[in-house]
Amino acid sequence: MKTLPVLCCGPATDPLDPEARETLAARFRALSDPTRVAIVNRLASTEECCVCDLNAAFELSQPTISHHLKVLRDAGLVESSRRGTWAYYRLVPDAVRELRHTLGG
Amino acid sequence: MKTLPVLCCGPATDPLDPEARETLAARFRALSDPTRVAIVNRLASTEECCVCDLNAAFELSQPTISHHLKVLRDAGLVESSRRGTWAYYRLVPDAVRELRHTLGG
DNA sequence: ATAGTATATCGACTTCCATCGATGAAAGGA
DNA sequence: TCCTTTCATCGATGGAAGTCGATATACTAT
Repeated sequence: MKTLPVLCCGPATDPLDPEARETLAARFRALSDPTRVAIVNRLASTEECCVCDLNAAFELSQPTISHHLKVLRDAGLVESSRRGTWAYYRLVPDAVRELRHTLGG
Repeated sequence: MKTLPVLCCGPATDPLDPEARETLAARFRALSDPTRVAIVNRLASTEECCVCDLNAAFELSQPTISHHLKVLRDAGLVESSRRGTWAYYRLVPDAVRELRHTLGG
């Protein structure tokens, strides 16, 4: 006599649809680098920040910082605006909140 | 007459030390893959889950699922224990909470 | 012992990513 | 106009990561 096809785990309520998985993973990937974590941390404490300051704050080349900012921009975690010669970056609060919620907020 | 060496940004309070940057980035990197996001989401809703169920839930080979579980284990986000033939995985609440806190919880 | 099932590890391949120097684009000052 | 400063993009390179088949390990059952 066969036993039932056992469910070894719980019922697995409301799974994430494939699109949500991709979006969330892309945002977490944007945070998967120490420099980008530090940039986001800095933006979280300062409301707004110009690129020239970030260039000075990290011992990396200017193109590398620019690259990291583009990754964060493409992920929707930060946004930028130019005022004169300078570019200012700030967090996108809704995007950060969504990540926090995914982690059980 | 020279202007002051302008601080274009805020005071940048309490920056993250290099070690914290690395740890946080490593944990976010563990979440930077759609499959691993889905695994964590599943574990969040089911308390405990055996590998055989995860193998069935995703259209990936068994070694690939095992690889993803190792990545999550190495990052400290999940832990496992064997009971008989099966291995059971569950979240590590403290690790998840730390990530949430980093995002402004 | 032998066979079968459940996970983990290994080796190889391909794709992706962090980094930098060189260059481009836009704005301001002399 | 020409030069300088600020930032973005391009091209190249070395290294990391996702995937799978093959194999190893551990446990159960007969």
